[in-house]
Amino acid sequence: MSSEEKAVTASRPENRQERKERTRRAILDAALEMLAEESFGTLSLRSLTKQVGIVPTAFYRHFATLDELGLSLVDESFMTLRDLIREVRSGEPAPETLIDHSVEVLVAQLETHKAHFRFIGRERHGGNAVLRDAIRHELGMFERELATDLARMPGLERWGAADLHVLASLFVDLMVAAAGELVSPSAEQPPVRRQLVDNLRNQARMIVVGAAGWKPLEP
Amino acid sequence: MSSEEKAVTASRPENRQERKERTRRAILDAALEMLAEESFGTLSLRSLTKQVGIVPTAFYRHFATLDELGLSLVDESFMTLRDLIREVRSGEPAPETLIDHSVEVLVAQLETHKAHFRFIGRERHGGNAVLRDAIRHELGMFERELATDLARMPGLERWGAADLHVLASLFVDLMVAAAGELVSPSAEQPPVRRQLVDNLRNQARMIVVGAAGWKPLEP
DNA sequence: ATTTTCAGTGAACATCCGTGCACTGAAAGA
DNA sequence: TCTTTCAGTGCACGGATGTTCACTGAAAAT
Repeated sequence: MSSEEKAVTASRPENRQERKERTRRAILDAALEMLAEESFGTLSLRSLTKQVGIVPTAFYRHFATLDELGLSLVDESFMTLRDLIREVRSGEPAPETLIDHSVEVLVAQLETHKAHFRFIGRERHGGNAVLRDAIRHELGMFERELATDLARMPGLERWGAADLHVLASLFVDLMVAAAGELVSPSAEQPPVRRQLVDNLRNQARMIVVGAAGWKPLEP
Repeated sequence: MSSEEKAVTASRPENRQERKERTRRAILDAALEMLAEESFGTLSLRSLTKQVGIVPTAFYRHFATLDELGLSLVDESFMTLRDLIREVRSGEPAPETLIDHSVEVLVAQLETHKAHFRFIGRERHGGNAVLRDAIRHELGMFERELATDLARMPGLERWGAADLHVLASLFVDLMVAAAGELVSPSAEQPPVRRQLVDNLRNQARMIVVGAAGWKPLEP
């Protein structure tokens, strides 16, 4: 009984930087877990490191400040968000099944990375200005990427930047709002969950109908 | 130089319950002010009462717990939200100017009661479960009220409950998202602000176009 | 074989926190 | 006039917080 490693397979020696990376991941995961029930502002360094299983001061070997940890969480949260549209894009752009497919992928990704979406939704308007600004910036970029994607779609080729911005921001707002709902504990119950997803699908459809009947703004 | 009352006019004696009510308001106002820069979870009773100008323990003469203070803030925040639709309703329901008028009223109300909207937006997905649930409940009621309002509008008389829910939730999501943006410090600059308001107006218009072309779901 | 690096340790610190308790003094009630 | 009520006071406590500093011991470099 030499040690209590988590790996079941006879664990190989493990590098020094490998071990460091493992602790760093443990910190990020512990933070994501704790942030399900509190906000970043109330997260204390002591309780976090206790959860990880290290001493408080060891935290500083991986992050200079708590804010830096938060920014890392923003980064990886938006990576899973980009995975989302990449997966939507990789499927066929069949115009009629696109909405249903997108909603399906969103719900799946949201289930797999619930903590990331909850973090974004919670800190987007939260008490920490650094995280707020970082999330606002990332969401802005995300919206612009979505706008360029939309520009390629049939029927939208002649739309101006302003029109594309209107539509993209509608979709982003919708996605953020839906994520916020689906992440809450009340959405654990399948009937409630189904109702929320159905509503999301219909909301997206109504927006699409609006886009189809939209009369572009500028010349 | 008897005392330092805030009233410029020779202040009348002031009742006992009047004085209590005044302190209560001072607590609520101090909280709203501090919550512009932190979240409810990080608000400490000591710093709050220091800002008010009373001793920490005096707080308990007005609220049993901090959560109770938060619930009072939820209550009065949603009162200003109800004032909003009441004012929109009180105007004429002229179908063509309705959107512009609504946006205008929203922006005005948002400017007058910025702290209330910020509070709702910040704590809606915040770390405090009691406030989250209270806000979710109030927003649900608000959405249902909006749905019954919409049911009376020309073109929507034959819509089912599900369709009305879709449209109402779209408007609520849009309003919440816009409020969150307009309340942020970057929206202080007039050009940014104008851009946000313009986009909001266009988003609302696109949704209306979608509603106009919507084909009701059930029989 | 020896030295250097460095993730993690453990004690100590000053500061802030919520809350219990006995109190004061003026307004309200008798 | 005398008594009761009660918003606000002042102190004291036990506990949690972030950060400092010198340290240990194994891995990496020499």
